[in-house]
Amino acid sequence: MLTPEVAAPPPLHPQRDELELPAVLHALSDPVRLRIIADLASGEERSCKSFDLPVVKSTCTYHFRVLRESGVIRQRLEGTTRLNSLRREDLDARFPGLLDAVLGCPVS
Amino acid sequence: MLTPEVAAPPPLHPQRDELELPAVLHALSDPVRLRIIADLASGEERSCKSFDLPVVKSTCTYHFRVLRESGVIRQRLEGTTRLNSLRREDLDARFPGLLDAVLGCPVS
DNA sequence: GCAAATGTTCGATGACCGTCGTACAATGAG
DNA sequence: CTCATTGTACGACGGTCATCGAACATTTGC
Repeated sequence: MLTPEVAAPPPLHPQRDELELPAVLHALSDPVRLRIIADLASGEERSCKSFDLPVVKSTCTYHFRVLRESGVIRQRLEGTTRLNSLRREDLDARFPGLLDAVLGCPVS
Repeated sequence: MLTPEVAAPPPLHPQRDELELPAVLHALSDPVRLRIIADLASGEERSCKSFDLPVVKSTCTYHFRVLRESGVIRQRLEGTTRLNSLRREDLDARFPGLLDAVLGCPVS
C-alpha cells in the first residue's frame, strides 16, 4: 500500500501532436500488430477477443498496449470488454498518407 | 582457415519482391536511420562518412546494414568508400506511397 | 612500400522485445 | 451470491537491438 492508487489508472493515450514517428513505425513493424490494424481498418470497434491471433491472452494485452501507447489505436472500456479502434484521423493529421500506405501494402 | 572464403562476400541486397513490410518498417523505426534516409531522399549517392550521425563508425556500419538488408538502401563499392542510395523505385513498386509518406512526416 | 582514409568485423554490454503462465480484477448472467 | 467472461499485472525467459571499442581490411596517395 505504498502507492495507494484510488482507482485503476486510465489507459495512456498520447495526444495527436505527441505522436512520434519512430514509435508508430515500431508499433507497425510486428506481424501480429499489422494484422490487428488491418482488421481495424474497416473503422469498426472490435473487442480484443474478436481477433483470432496466434498468441495467448497476455501477449495480446501486450500488443494492444504497444499500439495504444504509440497512438495507433484507441481503447474504450465497455463492460468487461475493451473496444479497440484505429485513430485514423489523428494519424492522418500528423502523418499524412502513412496509415493508408501501410494498409495498402502486400501482407506478405 | 576452416571456412576459406575466397573473396569478400558481396553485400546482401534482397530482390524487389522479397522486401518484407515488417522488416522495412523496423528499419525505418530508428531515429538515426530515419535521418539517413531523409538525407538520401534527394536521390544522390552519399558515402557513409558524409553523414553527420551521433554514433561511432561501427554503429554506422550497423545501421547501414539494417537499411541495406531490409531493402531500403543500396550500397555500391567505389574505391575505399561505400556509396549509399535509396531504393526508391523498388520501394514504390512494392509498397506504393510508403516511402513518400514516411519522408513527409514531421521529424519530431 | 607506407601511411592515411574509409569501412567492416568481432566481442561485450545493457536495454528492450515478444512470448508465456499464473494470478488477479471487473463486469455481467444465472 | 456465484460463476463465467474478458481482460490486466507480474515475473520469467530467451532473443534481438543499439551501442561501443579495438582490431582488421582495402584502396588511394605520397
